[in-house]
Amino acid sequence: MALKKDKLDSLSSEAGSSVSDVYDRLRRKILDHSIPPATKINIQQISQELGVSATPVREALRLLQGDNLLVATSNKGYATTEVLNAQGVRDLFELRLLIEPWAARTAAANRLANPGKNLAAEIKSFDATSDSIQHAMIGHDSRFHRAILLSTENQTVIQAFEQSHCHLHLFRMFRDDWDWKTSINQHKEIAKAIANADPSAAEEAMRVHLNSAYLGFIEYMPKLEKSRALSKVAPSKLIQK
Amino acid sequence: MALKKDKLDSLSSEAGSSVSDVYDRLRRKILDHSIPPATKINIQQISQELGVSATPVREALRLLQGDNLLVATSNKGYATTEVLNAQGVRDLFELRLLIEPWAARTAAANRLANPGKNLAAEIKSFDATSDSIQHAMIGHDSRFHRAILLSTENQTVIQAFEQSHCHLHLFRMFRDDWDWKTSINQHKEIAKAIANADPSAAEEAMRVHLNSAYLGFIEYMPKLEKSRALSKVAPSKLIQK
DNA sequence: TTATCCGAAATCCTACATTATTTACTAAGG
DNA sequence: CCTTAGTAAATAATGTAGGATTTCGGATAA
Repeated sequence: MALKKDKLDSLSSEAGSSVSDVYDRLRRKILDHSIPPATKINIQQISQELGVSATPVREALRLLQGDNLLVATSNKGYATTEVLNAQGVRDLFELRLLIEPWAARTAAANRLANPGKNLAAEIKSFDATSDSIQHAMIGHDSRFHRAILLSTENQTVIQAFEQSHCHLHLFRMFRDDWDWKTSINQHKEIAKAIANADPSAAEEAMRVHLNSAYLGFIEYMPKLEKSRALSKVAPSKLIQK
Repeated sequence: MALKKDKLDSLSSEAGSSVSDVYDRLRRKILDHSIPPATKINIQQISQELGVSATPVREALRLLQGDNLLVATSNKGYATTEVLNAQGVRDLFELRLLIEPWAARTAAANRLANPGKNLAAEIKSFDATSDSIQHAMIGHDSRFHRAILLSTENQTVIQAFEQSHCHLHLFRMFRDDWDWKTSINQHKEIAKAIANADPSAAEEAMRVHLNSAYLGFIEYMPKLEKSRALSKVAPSKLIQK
């Protein structure tokens, strides 16, 4: 079904400790959208839920802060990051355009351990599942792009890119009317070029895919911005139940 | 003298707290090489030095772990990261080649807030100081490359790149016989292209500079590798005073 | 409505207890 | 005699509990 077990690299050197336990749980809940953006984290609530004291929870929160998954404010605690604004989306896609076309090229140039087969399998497994397109698409897109990135085996680039949490942020603004069919077709193009060991075609297909996705995102950003601005301006003025 | 105050963005939203205090201090000490690579961090020693209890120290260490400046091992504590091996240097320069030529191009394309003047000033101020070339060169190189990156104003790319701590790692293997004259000349080339608002020339000059630096580094990597391997293989067999 | 004050709640830090690891010392074996 | 294994003391990391300080929310009064 999935390409990878997606173990969320749980700080392998310290599994079993309270801190890594809390860390793994929270990280997973943030990344799978169980905890919405801009949500305050209550320390003692978590410590009760997981049956540990406050200190290991606080350490886990600091780790997540370092991972750019939480923001801390002095004497106010922690909260999940906010939804990206237009500039943030722009910045993020600029980063993607720097990294991912190169990753696709590198993957295609890798004849020995070419990931083409895996990518095709990932696409096929997605085509099969038809219920809950929304959720399935999110998982598929993450795994597809991640697999290409990982195949480069450049740990430095992988880390630098993943700390942007690109899919987390983008899918926070995912709408139901997203044109996922186009995305899948572009994924097929990319996978084909990689399987054919055609670096230039793979790089170009990825670039086209990212440009297309970016345009799709900014298309409905204005509406998003407007609704956000409303909740920002003088929040004390608003009656919020 | 310097381009920037280099405040080491000290988590502005929580200045003054014990945690951010410890964090800033340690971060600075790591980045300026006061604490060597692969050095164990003693929690209670730090807590005594800074006059705080262990808990805030541990939180600061978790932050540094999230920043990729420390590695944690269960029930063994924290240590600064190790010196890069050949593969690490290769991966790092690959990342630099993805980001920095683009950054130079973007800087050159910026006619309104063109950083060329600042870059020239940075180079000039370096030329003036002649004592302790080694240390001065480290500072200059960091500031020069950082200024170009910051001028892109893409916070996502900036964060992704800076978490690689490229200059920290590279200058950990800096040798006295480094050809800093060539570097300075290349910096002048880059600065000129940016000041002239010539994006293609700036991008190309940066690429040349990085390629040249990479070759310089791998030139003496073999020796480094050898001495490292010696201390790695069966350490218990070695007489270490 | 706006401002001020008080109580509740949450964060942050200290102090201490527990558990794991490292080190030093001793004794047995090659 | 040197090496190795075993054991005990110390050292250090990890987790718990509680108290001080700050923030948040609502009520009262202007």
